[in-house]
Amino acid sequence: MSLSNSEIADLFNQMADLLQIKGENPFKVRAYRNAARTVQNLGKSLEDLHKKGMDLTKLPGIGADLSDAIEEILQTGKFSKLEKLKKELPQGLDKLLAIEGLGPKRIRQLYDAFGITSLEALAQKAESGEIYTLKGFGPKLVEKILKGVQLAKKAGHRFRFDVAKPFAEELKSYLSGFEGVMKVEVAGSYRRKKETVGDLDILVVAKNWESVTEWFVKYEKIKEVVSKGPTRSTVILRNDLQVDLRSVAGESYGSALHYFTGSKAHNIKIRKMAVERGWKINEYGVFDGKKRLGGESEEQLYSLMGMEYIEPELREDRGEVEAAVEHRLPDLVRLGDIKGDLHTHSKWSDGHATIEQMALAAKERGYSYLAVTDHSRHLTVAKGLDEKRIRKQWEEIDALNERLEGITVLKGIECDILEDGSMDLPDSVLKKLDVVLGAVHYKFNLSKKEQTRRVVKAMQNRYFNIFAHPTGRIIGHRNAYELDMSEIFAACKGEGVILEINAQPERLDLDDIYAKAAKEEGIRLAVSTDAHDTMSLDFMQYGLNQARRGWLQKSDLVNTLPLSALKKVLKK
DNA sequence: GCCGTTTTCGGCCCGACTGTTTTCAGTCG
Repeated sequence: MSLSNSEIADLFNQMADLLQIKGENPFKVRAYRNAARTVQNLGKSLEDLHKKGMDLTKLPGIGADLSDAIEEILQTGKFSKLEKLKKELPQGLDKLLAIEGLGPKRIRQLYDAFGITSLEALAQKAESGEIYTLKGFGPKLVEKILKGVQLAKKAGHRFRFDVAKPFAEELKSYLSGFEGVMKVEVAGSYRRKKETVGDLDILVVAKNWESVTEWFVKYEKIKEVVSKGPTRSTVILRNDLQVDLRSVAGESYGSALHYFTGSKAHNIKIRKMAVERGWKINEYGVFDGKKRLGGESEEQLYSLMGMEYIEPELREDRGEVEAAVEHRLPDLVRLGDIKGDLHTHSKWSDGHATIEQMALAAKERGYSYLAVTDHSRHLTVAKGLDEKRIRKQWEEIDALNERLEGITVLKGIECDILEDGSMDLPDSVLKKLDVVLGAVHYKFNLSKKEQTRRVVKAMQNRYFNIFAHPTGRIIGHRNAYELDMSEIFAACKGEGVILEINAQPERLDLDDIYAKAAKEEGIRLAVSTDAHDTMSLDFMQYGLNQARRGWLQKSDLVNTLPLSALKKVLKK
């Protein structure tokens, strides 16, 4: 039985949901959630670790019981404790947990009184008014529940980072332009640069909070003002993105920013450390009893805790706290470190700009090289290049390189990996290229074994340089195809293959977790935009967000190298 | 259910808000 880390994490989360509804010890619930997070963030297949005989209790939040549970799940594909609980409790209750305003207690109440186990039944009892007979259910709560049911029926309410970004930027400048506003920052997962964000949390330091609130709720893209209070206001934008505005005193700005930036797991870890010293950290500051030790800035907060400043992208409790204490945090890669883009398209295939336009746009961005990597022949819908056309393209590139100054165009290809693992163009062509990307563009539904064998075989081609958009997922639309990532990593190491972080905001794969794992294996990566026009070269920043979340430094990426060094890496 | 140079048992981050109640439970971030 083969289960991925995500599937195992999912079982633990289901367990936590049901335990919660059952009214079990909340710390037990938390233990399952913590374990789920550990598994999800592992970056290495739990199955592999187990096969190699690793003691799973060494993993944070996994003790004897959960280690046994993992073993059972890996061997049988089943988690008996969960199965048992599922029999005890009716199906469907966990769906109700997703509704805002409904927690375990109220769900239990609804079930005991009316036997409610579904969104439909819930809506019906709410609309008929019967629900008011329950203690604690008043008109406001019922209205909230009905709204929640509507929302729960719509799928997926997280927003891609690039979708949220213009709203975040616009709101920030809208607010900072208002009189009396001293500081504005968008915190939350947006500040941590997660690939998707649930809502926007905006912090404001202002002399005149009340008039700032009034100004905020007048922002033109607001659909609904949910609440307006003395320290917090919540609105929903027309695209259903929720925005919270919170007022903070200047002296608490750092601790508030830290608190609202999260992640929750990171915060808990820091607060625990404070408790161990007999201190307390909350959103107002750092305290020793009643004595205030600080809180004006995040730098000060971390310094009080005896550690280095931790960049928001790292705050996921994936080892950054320990690293900060031991002064071994990575010096994260920055846009200024990037010397070129290794995955771009031109009009020769499905791009919208000429090679020259792309090259000049790359030069404008301060790059010294740009690889043109149009599609290969198999991808006919994208006018993929065959041998004849690619040779013609080389003539154009040679001529351009004669003419252009300050930028070098590299000859590349985004070559299809065919179903049998062979490359879409012959070696006689591949060997003349500066950069060969390999990519999977069809037959996404092969079994894990077949898909892995296909890619590994392609990587064994001696001209294969970079594995492009390695997992093929499209955020919110398409899952990753099945690949055994530890085998892929092993092949990369063996064959000197570079892994791409594709900077298209709906791709962003490798993701942060695998990027970190690849780095730890000593595999090199490239952040590339896959740009199909000149403007999309600016997607680089999205890719770098993901790279930074994956702990990558300048030295982990190949497209931070000067051209001569890069060429050496690419010639295997 | 996890975890431990204060503990193998007794803790487990911390506070605000909402709606309901009449002093606070439940939920949320």
